[in-house]
Amino acid sequence: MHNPLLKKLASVDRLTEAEEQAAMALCHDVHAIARRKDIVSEGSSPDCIHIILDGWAVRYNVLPDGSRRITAFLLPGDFCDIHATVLKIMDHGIIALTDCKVAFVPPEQIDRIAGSTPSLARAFWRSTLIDEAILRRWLVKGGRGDAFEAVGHLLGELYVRARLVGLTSDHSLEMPLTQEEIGDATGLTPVHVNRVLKRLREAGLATVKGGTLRINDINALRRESGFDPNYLHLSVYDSRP
Amino acid sequence: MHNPLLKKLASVDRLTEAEEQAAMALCHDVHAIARRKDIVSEGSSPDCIHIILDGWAVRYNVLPDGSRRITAFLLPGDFCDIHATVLKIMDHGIIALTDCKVAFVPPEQIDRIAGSTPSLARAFWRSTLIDEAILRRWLVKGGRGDAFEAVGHLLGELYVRARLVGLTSDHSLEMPLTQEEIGDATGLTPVHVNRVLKRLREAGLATVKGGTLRINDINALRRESGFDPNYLHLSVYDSRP
DNA sequence: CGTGCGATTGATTGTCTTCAATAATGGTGG
DNA sequence: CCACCATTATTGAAGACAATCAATCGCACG
Repeated sequence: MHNPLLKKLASVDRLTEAEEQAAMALCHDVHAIARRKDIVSEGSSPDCIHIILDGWAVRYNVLPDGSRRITAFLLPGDFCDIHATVLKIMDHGIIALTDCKVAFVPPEQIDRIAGSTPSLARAFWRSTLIDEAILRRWLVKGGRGDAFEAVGHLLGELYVRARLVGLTSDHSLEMPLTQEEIGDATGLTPVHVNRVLKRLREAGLATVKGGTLRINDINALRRESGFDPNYLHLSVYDSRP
Repeated sequence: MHNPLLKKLASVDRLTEAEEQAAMALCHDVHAIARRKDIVSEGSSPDCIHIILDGWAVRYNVLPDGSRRITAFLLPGDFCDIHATVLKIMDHGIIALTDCKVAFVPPEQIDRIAGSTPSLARAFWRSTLIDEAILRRWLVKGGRGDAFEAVGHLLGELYVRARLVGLTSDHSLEMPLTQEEIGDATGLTPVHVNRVLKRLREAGLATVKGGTLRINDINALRRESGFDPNYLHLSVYDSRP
């Protein structure tokens, strides 16, 4: 099972063979999206649902002053815009951080699943609710709390989420984020992100170096940055590689 | 039509008579909840979906240091926990800010609607997606942006949302929030909220006094605090009373 | 071998917090 | 009806954290 969508869904709910087949069938129309290309643009009305199969992307808004706010990181297995069928106009954009492979799924196909494979539909529903829980958690951690916790928490979350889809090995993860992007997600300036990363490194919690995140001590990270992965509603969040 | 759930849904989607009947039927088992009582507690697995029919409530998390973070305001017509059927355990609590009337709806009844009245189900779906959009907007505005905008934006949002369910009159709204609660929602200290409210008052944008919010100049508020109600995905956001 | 982006560090400024004290407000019981 | 209490609002002063401005370094790429 090397399909990240299946891995993601398996982490969220138990699926039957038939459901796995149905999920797999969503990934037929795969497009390559180049780094820094919008997958979905703000203000558009996408005619397809998009699923990341490879690479990293973000949900973002551009503020009036030109700065950018990242509201979600999208990893392989994640839906970009399953809501677009109901809410026609995108109130945010989605952009590829790296070269990506993205499945384009006609909304009718999702509707059909809702009718024919209700428990798969429930897994989709579950996964969007978890996205919402993540959003709430960002609000809780980010909101004026200190930068050290915000960044530590973000790294912990990304590590756990990446592990679900098999992107980690030996306590580390290929993480193609610049400090500016981490800043856009945490509401910090790149300069300050740099200082915080230095502190995290010196505290022996996590090391970001050369596009690789290494979690030196996940338990310490949980303790020091108040990172408790419960909100991800997963059954598996032990400290496996 | 004095049922706030209907007003809310009508603002979100157009409903037929039959759908209105079905929605109305959800509001049979109504309970009174006293101010400061939990409607749903963190960590619990509610066996009913809850809909606010009267009064104000909030979604909140308690942080390790004892402080509280509000992640949503719930007004009449709002679902508290429609997700609870899928995500068993509540990762946050919901508490009544005022004495409330709350409808308790068995999840089966929601499921039945999903089957029998799909377009009503779609209205529910729409409404939860709007909640998610609000969450994203809070993240965007709150994240380290200045306090003046955060508070101004919050007041604007609450005013527009309250207007949808007929809670406003003459540019004002009965808003039973303490400055501490506004602070818990914006990530500010009550002391600073006080100073910001003073600035908003002096700038002639909004006045909070004796449990009443008065929007003196909604257009100025939009301009000065970057409040653009587009993210609420409503067709009606002109400046009616 | 320059060019450009990202990372790193320093110095200064500004906003918000914290601590502290006082004033208004609202509800309660005598 | 008033005194009393708890809660909320308001203001001041000092300190902390992150932003901003600015400069340098490192590295990949053409």
